[in-house]
Amino acid sequence: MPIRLLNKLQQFSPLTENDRLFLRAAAERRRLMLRAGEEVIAEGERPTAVFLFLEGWAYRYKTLDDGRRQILAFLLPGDLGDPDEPPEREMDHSIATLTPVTLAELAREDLERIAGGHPTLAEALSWETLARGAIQREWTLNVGRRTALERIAHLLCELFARLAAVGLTQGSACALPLSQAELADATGLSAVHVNRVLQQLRSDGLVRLHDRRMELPDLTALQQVAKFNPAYLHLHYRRARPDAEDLPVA
Amino acid sequence: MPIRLLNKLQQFSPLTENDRLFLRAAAERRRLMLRAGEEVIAEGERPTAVFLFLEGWAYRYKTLDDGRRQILAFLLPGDLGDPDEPPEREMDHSIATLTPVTLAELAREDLERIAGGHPTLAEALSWETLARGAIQREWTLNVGRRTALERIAHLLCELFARLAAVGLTQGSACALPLSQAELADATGLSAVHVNRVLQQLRSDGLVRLHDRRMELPDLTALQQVAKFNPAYLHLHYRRARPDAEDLPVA
DNA sequence: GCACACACTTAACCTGCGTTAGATGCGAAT
DNA sequence: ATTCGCATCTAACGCAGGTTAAGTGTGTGC
Repeated sequence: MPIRLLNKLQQFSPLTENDRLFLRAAAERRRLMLRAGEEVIAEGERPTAVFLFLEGWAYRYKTLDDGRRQILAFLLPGDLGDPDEPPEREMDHSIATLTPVTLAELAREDLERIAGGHPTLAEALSWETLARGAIQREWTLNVGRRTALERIAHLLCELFARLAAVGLTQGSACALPLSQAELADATGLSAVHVNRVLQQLRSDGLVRLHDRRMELPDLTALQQVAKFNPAYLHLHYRRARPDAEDLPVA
Repeated sequence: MPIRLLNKLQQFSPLTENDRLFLRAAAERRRLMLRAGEEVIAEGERPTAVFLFLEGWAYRYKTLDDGRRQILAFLLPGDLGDPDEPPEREMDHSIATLTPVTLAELAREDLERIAGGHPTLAEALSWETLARGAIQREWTLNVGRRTALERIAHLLCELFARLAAVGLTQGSACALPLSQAELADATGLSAVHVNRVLQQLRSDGLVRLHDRRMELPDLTALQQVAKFNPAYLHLHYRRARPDAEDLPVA
């Protein structure tokens, strides 16, 4: 099974074969296989290991007492759970699966050994952590200030871009194992309104849905509807541009 | 000028006098004083140092092309900017001041020296980073799933709790240097509706506003309205409870 | 003292989205 | 084959919150 996290990390810094082998080995020691609809970890529990998602979709969420639920993030193959959470901290939210999921539990000692002995790997992992924060901020903007149409379009653009980054798109199509109720909880809308918005996106020829998959025939147009700017995903590493004054005079 | 970050950190782990002196010294090398309404750093720029806010209020925000703005977080005395941002990454959002602000620019070498030689300080700082992420998640929930009344009440509860953690409350009162338009941008509402909600909170005796300050005469009642659970702020350190099986038989 | 910019307030009106309630279709379990 | 559960879809209705547009302070600069 491919460690799709490596796909992303290698865009940030070139990893050595040694780095790759170390991460692969760390991800093999403890595997967990879950069915769809299971809890990975619940609010209030203490995480003992760090989750690395290998296959399948999961989501992070919080609920209010009366049942209102907000999905905070989707966890796709190649994503890390909460790498920096110390085990003495209680989770302030829950994680559950949407499809059958395979994940690796990374031991904290292995992560510490990465921090110690694999600097480029460590750097790439911290880049991942920062990208996660940036995505959360974009979601706050999405839910706070975009219209229903923009929100749904934006979410679909994000999912497509993130799946593309780990090689899980097929042409203009990819998996989308979400019910309309789940789309609603991710965008702060009602399920009925999500249905209305999807109808419109479909009739505008921007989205096609069948068989738990989506196709985006005109990604550029969809991104314009969503006001989607992929910069926040920080998927592509750019070293600081050498500024003019740093360059030797040619 | 007090380093209010220390107030928070000491709740997590007991710092040594040496730790405190080191942080204080690091925060004295480069000071910046800004007036109200100035940009601290803009989207697209590269942060060269790490900001430690000493005095005054600032906020993180993103805007859409047509001017819609979402405030993502408020930065209060004792808060850190983005401690883990590497300098080669471009900011995906901006930070600006609400009041006159004093901040320290921490040199990255100093932070590295903390990571190397001050383990409890480093641990406390990483705790801070995690709390920042938790707050961002709570904001996504706030904007996505709470009603207007709950959102405003929740924001006020959070601000009060965070100010209390750094010793900046006076009884049931604290500063609130926010216009209603800014409250609106933080909660995903319109300024007019914020006004309506504030009227209600006032007439219910839950909030009093005058002179850029707020008073919360009945904090418990306000927290109930907000469905506020301070756990997400992770303001109080709790070591893992020794479970029954870990305890020696008495 | 006056002009100006802003913040707050209020009112009238409007609409995007929520709510409720069914109808329809389909896959999984038995 | 039948039932059950769940997802999608539709329609009717309602309301929370947005929009527009004034009017009223109030502090600041000149």
